Amino acid sequence: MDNMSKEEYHASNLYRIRHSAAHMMAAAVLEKFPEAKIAIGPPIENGFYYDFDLPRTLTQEDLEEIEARMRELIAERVDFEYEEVSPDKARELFSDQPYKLELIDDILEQGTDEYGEKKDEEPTLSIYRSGGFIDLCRGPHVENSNRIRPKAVKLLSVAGAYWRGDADRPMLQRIYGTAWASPKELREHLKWLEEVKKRDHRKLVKQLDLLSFHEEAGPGLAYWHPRGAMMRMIIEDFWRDRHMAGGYDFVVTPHIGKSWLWETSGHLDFYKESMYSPMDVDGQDYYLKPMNCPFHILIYKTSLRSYRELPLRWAELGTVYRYEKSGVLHGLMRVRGFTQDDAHIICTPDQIESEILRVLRFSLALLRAFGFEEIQAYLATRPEKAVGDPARWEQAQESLKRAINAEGLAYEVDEGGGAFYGPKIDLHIKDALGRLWQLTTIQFDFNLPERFDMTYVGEDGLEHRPYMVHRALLGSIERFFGILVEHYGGAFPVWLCPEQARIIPIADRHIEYARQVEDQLREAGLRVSTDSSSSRMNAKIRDAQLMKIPYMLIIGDREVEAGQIALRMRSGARPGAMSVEDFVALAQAAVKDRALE
RNA sequence: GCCCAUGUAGCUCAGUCGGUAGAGCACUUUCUUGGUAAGAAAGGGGUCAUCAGUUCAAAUCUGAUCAUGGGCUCCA
Repeated sequence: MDNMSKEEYHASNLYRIRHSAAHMMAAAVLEKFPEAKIAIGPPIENGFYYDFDLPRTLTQEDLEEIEARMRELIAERVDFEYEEVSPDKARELFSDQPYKLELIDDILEQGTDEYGEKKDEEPTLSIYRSGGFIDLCRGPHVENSNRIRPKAVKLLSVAGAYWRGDADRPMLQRIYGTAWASPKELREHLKWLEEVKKRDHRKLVKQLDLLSFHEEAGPGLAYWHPRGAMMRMIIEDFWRDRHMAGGYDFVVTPHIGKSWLWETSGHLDFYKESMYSPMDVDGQDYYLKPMNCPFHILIYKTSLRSYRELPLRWAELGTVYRYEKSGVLHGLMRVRGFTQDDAHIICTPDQIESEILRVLRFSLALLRAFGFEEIQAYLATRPEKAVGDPARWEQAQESLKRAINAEGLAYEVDEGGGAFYGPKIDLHIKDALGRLWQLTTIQFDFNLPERFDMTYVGEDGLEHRPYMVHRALLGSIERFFGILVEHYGGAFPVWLCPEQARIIPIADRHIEYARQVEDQLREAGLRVSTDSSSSRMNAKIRDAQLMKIPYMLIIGDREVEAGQIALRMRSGARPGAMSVEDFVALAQAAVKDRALE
């Protein structure tokens, strides 16, 4: 919707409107609940929120009341007045607001701002007054509430949020709202939210009979129905073909491993809370794998490796299990069992640069094949606490940077944002609704080669430590699938559709010919079915439309007579009568081009 | 894990004040054999998420558990 950068947004008028709307909302809440304690209320992407400690839980009716009052307050055209205050004055003003007092102390002592972010300048305390409402705030705000259009503001939801994001601190009530420059933009935003809801993969996978979850069998574990499994197979087959062409070899590894493996890898030290509890087998602890890397390393270590056989590129669609906390599970996006499109690249220091460029290019081509054109890169560099030779970190980061530049990708650097074991590039794609999703991660690992003592014999006859790069391009197949569903709203490109064409005989006497056509299409490699139910043609078309099947082939007396089919597209377009051969050519072209229809 | 909300037929949902359940779609059968998004009728289908409790009586009230949703935290 808006393509502003973060900096542009923070400097924008819209940012001020939202920030000021948050204040107006807090004023309305305080009016309704004079004993309320207010926390913080910043602008966020597409809106704002404010956190409150309230005597009771808010209801939907409360929200409507607060929204109505908030609009009235905005209409009163109050000035937003900035004032710098002394610590004593500030403490006096907020004497009955414990959260504000804590913020004041933090700002003074730690030089952080009211959101806990570090600031370099001398700490100053500032307040904003708007009508009777005073808030500790650095701003900026609109100069007068007449800059906010009451009809361009809407409160959306209430949710729990920890004070200062700390799970050990009190749980506050957060009211989310959205505010725009004009009522028209608000309406557009609400329409966008509707569209997001309509494309929700949790709803669509049910409607399209792709997969299910089962309460009785455990949350966060997906069951792929025939249609979903067909799509998944197509995705995986395509992935394998590409990898084969891209210079990868494949490995297949077990799902469980003894504790030795996870002690050596360090997972039991650093990652245990995300692993499923061990199972006892003959007195030994076995763990379900949360990652594939240690298994690949064991394969590496089955022989003495020479620099002449590097680089090794080993790929596996490896199914892993991670214990995700119950509250974070979310459809296919966050599950407890998923398949990573994993690979490990093991190479020498002088191969690293070309390998990184190679994998980056490879990933971009793969993502584009699925219809994701807008891609943004994020480079995360060495954090303070890190393992591995700093010179290697430097080389790794440089090679990542050069690869991004070579591909002409837009990128942001997250200084110190890398994992302790290595720097990485993440690729985020933008979906049809403009939302960003992280898919690819290309990650150096300076930790595991040490822990498992991986070596290769160099030209000099001595043992060297190889570089290891861990990469997942689609990330998790489950999550990627969910993103595809939302990106296409369930109307997948023909090459991915589980059912590409449905043959619709108008009357029973057309079924025999329909079956002949079906055979012909199957022979041509198309996924097709015949609707031989007793429904009327209109109902059959409707069923096919609801299943978002790209081609409907209507067969009646005319078609049987002429040996043709009448084509209807899921878009509603009706190319009409054509020969079976022409339709096959058309459909095969769409598959080949990975076209939408 | 935490806060809040929700859980009724395969799906989408209704169910008032506590008196042991209803619709539409889907399914089965019959009739209908049709020209681009729902032809008609009849029938079958529910331990009201689970387990306790209160009550003469619980889908309805209470508690616990499980799951889902909105968020928060987490995601080496």
